[in-house]
Amino acid sequence: MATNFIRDIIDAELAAGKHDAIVTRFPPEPNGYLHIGHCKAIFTNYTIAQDYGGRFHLRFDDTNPSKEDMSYVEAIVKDLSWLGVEWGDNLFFASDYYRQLYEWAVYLIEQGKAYVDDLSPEAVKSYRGTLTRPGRNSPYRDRSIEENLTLFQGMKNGDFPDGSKVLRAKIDMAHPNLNMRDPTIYRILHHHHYRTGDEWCIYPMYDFAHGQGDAIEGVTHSLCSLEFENHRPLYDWYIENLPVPSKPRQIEFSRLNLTYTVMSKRKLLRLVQEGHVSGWDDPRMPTLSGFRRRGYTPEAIREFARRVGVTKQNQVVDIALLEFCLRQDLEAKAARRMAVLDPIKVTITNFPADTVEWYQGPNLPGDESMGFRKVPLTRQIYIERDDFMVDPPPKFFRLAPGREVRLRYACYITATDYKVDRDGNVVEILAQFDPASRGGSTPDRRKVKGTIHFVSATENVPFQVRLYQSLFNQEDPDSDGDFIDNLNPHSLKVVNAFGEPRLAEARVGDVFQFERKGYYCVDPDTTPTNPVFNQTVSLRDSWKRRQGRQLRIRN
RNA sequence: AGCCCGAUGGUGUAAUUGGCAACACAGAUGGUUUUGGUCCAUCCAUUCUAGGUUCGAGUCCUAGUCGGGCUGCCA
Repeated sequence: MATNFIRDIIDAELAAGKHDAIVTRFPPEPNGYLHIGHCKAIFTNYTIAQDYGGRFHLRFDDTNPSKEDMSYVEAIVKDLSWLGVEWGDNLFFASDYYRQLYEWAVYLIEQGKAYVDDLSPEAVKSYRGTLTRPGRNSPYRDRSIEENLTLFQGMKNGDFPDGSKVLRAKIDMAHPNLNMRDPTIYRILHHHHYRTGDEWCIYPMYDFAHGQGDAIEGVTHSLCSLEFENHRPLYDWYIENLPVPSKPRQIEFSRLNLTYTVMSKRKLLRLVQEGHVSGWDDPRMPTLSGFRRRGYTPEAIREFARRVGVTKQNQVVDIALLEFCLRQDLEAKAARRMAVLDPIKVTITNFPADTVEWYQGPNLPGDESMGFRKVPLTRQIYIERDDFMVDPPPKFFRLAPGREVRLRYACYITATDYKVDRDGNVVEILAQFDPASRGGSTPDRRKVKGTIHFVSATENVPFQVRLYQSLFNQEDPDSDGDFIDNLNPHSLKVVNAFGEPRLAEARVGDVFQFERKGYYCVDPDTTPTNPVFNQTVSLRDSWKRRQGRQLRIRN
């Protein structure tokens, strides 16, 4: 089983008899869509609960009604369900605790540990001090408990306008940790809440809601990302100073970043709003809905989350690792089909017209239990344009004048001639097949170095294919200037392709391996007359890599 | 500048807690192959620096260096 520093801590606590059970949680704010970075948080919390035989809670951290709504809750639930994460009855909302939180705020006032402050937001800011200078006490800091109680009650009753007052914890305005300089507990916000309606016009801050929510639910380990590290003293302060039913422990780990990707909600939102992508579920987006539409599998994402590990080091993972996990998963389960994405016609001159010969290919090579499909061969076929070269370089094993190759599952053909247009582009290839090679081998057992895929020019299914490259052309899109300037103008390319007949049965969401090309899935934009496939991920291509290297050497 | 955190191949993680720096991805080379895929083999490190403790240090101590976070009535 994978281990990490958090599990080491839990092991030690368990050995010391500190817990009866382990309880973790994933606490999304319903104000945006889940992305691949969240998966790390989701699975570290989820797998720890699973592996230790504990509970996993899903809690929506909805303490800011001005940004949150139900559509996000639904989208997040859908994404988590797709990932295979299960929380059973343990679905909670921070808004479920508003009443309890309010009572605890009153308790702090009664203890002389909280006060109502009339300072304006600007004044609060100037009183806070700076990174290097201590802050000053608010002139309202020493109001009597009675006055604070009355004022806070008034805040709750709607007696005061937004921003006119806040409730603050009375801690230490000179504390070196800014979060401890009398942090805000409640602010006035006359805003409709998607769950509590207009019941409240004051809402608790994150810091006042999170740890207490954990304590109410009996969460033992509140695992979150590094930027909350400086909040831990405050998290602990509330837990220590409130009569909470349990004492959760917050442990922080680093966020996941990916090369060639931006991961903040704000930046993803900008990509959508400025129209650089078609929406949150654009297949180029690192959102879960984007990956789902792209054809990624939950298994691949889960494996990826397992492999990246959990530490406190700033983490930038090579996107190639995600693609590796995907290929590994799809290699074992995607049915094989043939499709030609950049077609050039081949006429097999010694093959009769108006005849169709049917060959057979396995759905999954090496696993006959997955069955076979029939593949038609006709006099005219399409092959990939880059599978033919008039003047091939060394080590080119595909079709060329006088060269023989195998048409996958079918037979051997030898190029005898080709036709060019006025510009010298090859427009058609003429070839002859060896009747003795039917099935893909010959009695004389002669070797052919290359096997290429093909699609009948008459027995096929035409469709649109959307080819993708990374959205950004910089490994770190934020490295120089505005990340928008590093958008890859070639991230989407649409082509018209031809596929083998069985592809007519493909349904939205199905993923296939187009042999020798990559994995492709059926996009929701598909209509009965216009099938659309997304390139999920290409196959590794050592030939292309080799060519790229040759090009680099020449230039 | 004050506080907090981090530092092991190109990348991400390990290292039986003081005992031969391991695994994966990426990259390179070769083999197998009816997918130039898969699979298999081989190669790829002064553990940030300098001192110190020790028979022995990635691990402990001291001093630096570099990187990240924090001045919302966001989460």
